[in-house]
Amino acid sequence: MTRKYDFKTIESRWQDHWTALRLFSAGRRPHLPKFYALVMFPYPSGTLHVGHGRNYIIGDALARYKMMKGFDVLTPMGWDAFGLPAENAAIEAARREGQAIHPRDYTLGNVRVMKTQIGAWGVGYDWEREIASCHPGYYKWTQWLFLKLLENKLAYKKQAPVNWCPGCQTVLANEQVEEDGTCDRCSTAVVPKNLEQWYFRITRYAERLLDDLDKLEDWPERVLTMQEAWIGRSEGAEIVFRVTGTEETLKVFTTRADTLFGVTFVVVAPEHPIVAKLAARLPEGDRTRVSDFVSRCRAQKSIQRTAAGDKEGVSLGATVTHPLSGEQVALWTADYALMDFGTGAVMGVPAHDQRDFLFARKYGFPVKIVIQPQGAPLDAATMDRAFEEGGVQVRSGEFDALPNDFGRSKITAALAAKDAGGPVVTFRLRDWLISRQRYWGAPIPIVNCPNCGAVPVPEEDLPVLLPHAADFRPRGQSPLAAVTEWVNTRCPRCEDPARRETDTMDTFVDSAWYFLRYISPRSTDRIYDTEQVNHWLPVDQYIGGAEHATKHLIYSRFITKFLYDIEFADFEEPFAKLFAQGLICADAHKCPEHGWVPAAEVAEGRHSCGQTVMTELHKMSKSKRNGVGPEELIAEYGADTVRLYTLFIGPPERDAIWNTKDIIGAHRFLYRVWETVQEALPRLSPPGAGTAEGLPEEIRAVRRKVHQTIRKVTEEIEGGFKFNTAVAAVMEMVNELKRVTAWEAGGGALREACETLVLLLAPFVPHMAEELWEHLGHTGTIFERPWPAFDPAVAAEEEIEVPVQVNGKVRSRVRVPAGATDEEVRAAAMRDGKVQEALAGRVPLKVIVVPRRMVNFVIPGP
RNA sequence: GCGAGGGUGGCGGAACCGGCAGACGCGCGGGUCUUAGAAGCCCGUUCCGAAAGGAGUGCGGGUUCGACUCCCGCCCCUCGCACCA
Repeated sequence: MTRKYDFKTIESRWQDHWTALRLFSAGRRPHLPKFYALVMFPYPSGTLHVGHGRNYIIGDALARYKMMKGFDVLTPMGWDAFGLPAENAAIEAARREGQAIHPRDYTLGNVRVMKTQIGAWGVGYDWEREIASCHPGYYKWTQWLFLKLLENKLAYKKQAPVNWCPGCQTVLANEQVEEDGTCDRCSTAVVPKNLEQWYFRITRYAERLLDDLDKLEDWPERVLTMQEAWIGRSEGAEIVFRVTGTEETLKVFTTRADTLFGVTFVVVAPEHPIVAKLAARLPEGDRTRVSDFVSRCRAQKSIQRTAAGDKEGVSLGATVTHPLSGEQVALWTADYALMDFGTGAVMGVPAHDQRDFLFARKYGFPVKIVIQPQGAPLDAATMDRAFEEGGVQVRSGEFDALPNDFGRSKITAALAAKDAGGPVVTFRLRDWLISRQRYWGAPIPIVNCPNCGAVPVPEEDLPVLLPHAADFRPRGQSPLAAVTEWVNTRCPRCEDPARRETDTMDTFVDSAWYFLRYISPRSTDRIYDTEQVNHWLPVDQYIGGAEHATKHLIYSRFITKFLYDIEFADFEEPFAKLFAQGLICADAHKCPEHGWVPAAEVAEGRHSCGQTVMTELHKMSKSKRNGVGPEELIAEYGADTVRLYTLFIGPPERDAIWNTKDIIGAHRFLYRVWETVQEALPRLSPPGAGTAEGLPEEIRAVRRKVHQTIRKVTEEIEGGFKFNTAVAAVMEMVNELKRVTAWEAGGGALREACETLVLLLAPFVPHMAEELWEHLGHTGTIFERPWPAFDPAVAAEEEIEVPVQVNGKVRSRVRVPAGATDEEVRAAAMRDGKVQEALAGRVPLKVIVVPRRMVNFVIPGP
């Protein structure tokens, strides 16, 4: 009597078993080398769909594989639990039902649901280390980090124009503003606003963040390039121009100091402080013209930058003195000069910079050529675009005739000698704005005192607790400002009445260090146990979405480097390897009347309201309503099937298309595996009996396949998590196994095949693997069994099939012993009937034998 | 515009240090079992062709005995960056 594949019973049984066993508790097998497998912790947004599942399943398969490979695995999970959506949900509920859900309740409710979902997938974590960034025990240390940064002059406050979102009623970081100048959450047009804000001085780490990218060999190339571009190092020169007739000097930044003699004007950003100073000296009409222009730019800037479009500017009615030639050139302000890059001032070289060229043509500045290319020389009168390539210096005084690369360093040196500038490196990376005028975040641990200014809350007074009761409707300042009993406090320094800082921190601060907290999740007297952190970190494998390339991943690297600097860590990079998995897409349906509608409401291209829907492929998301829930699928096919399909769907680093109907394939396969093992059970040799000598070819062939499959699956996992092809390899093996007709004498080989099959599948379909492993007569969990090893001698082919080409076309195939010499292979090919026919008596001009691969006869004529 | 990745059957995808294109799965067709259906199981399934054979990896060229794979020139899709001086 064989047992049925009752996945429901099996799955709940083993999930309970793993919990009882504490299978995922790190440090359970401390004699083994450590492996820290980390999946990015999620924002608890509600319910998970199968797209989220991919992340967890990949991580879980890896963790289980590593256990079998003999590692003490740490695989923790937690919640990035602060953030706007919880607050928005509270506000939304208040508006709809007249009763607000507290962000904490909303968040914790979501956590409960998601935790259950993760468990149902059979994904295991060391839940004893669970953390939530909104827990006071956690954010105490986020605040501590803030104080440490402040202490090291890496946190500071400044009044600055910020991106203000009228929809969310808060400032946004540069990264949260979309290209078109809208908020990345609510798509409202962002407006500039002047506010006093807290920043982290990440720019001080720019050079190291860039240089150390070289150490991250196992990061995807695209993420490295994105970070490189984001940090944006550019080497150039600062050049000082005197503003004629004033004491003012003006610094410009350029990467093309070689073109200095081609300057025919200088422009500054509209926000540049010199604009107001010079405008004040202008006659009324001109002054208004300048201030109108400036305010227009300010408004326009964050709404829509005229990317590479029409450039506008206005004269500041002043000239500046060329530092080397002494020439006078006009000083203007223009919208294409950016205040937050370089010095906010640009030297205009129309002949050699396309933007300057367009500007000059528009406003009539001369074009002065100072670099001439080899061959056809340029003519200022007729050129229709700037010449930006290399050449030879001309009309550049003593630098004439130098190649411009050389001229560049010579001119820079000459400036330095005259104290009028010198070499300088600038970065595109900006300091990190961390203030948020919202409730649901970690309070910034600062007290603003009328006498002492901004005073840090003493470490022993942490955490600064977020008051529970608050009206979180945004009103342009943090909701905390209205909680008077919380805001009003005493200055820690002078004890006079003072007010707390009412802004909270950007949630990216919370997530910039969570991977360290897992090591000592309940530590109350220090951020973590340094010794333990140095044992477990860096993370051996980090898994998550590539969308975090320039935010979370840079911030985490920055914080880690800072902790290294203050001797809280002996490593500088937190994540040794990074795997960026692709997203799952599915059809999304848009009804002209109801917008995005779930697939369940769509039949035959029509929404339930009768309207024809538009269907297109999108990443699974709440907003597109195309997320597929795991529950029904798990109920129908089991978690193992859903896991297997998810892994099989395609190359994990690429986006994939979810097709629920394809799941049946994974299910059928598992069913076959089950049946195969059940049917084999009565014929098996006892465990550990080994395989007999002198087996028939049919059995030897199966053993060969088994060992080849071990090799293949291992290589596919190790070489980049290619679970899709690893699963395919196991499917092939099962297909072959099913073909065997006579197992007599093969009891040992059959046991080897079944055990290998179950072991190889264990990381992918852990419940079934555990169950079958037990049926095969074993006790204890399969995840403490070693991963199978392959025997190259068994895996080696005895006989191979070699295709035979005549003039590059395959005409036949011959079977030869694996060790056959080229000559033997050639002879065998020559004897083949079909080859004879194709040769038709002609003598080959040439015979190419590629060992084990191919024979090609080259014959003359058609 | 710049950078990265990609384009292979009806579909998802394999193979790519140059050597059997289409592994594996879905779907589809046929068969078997069944009172019937579903699920299984077996066979087939790139296209054209009755077959022999021919064509075929986005398009056009090239190198080679041999090209999905390498080189040159294009087209299209996805993502990232984009007035960064």
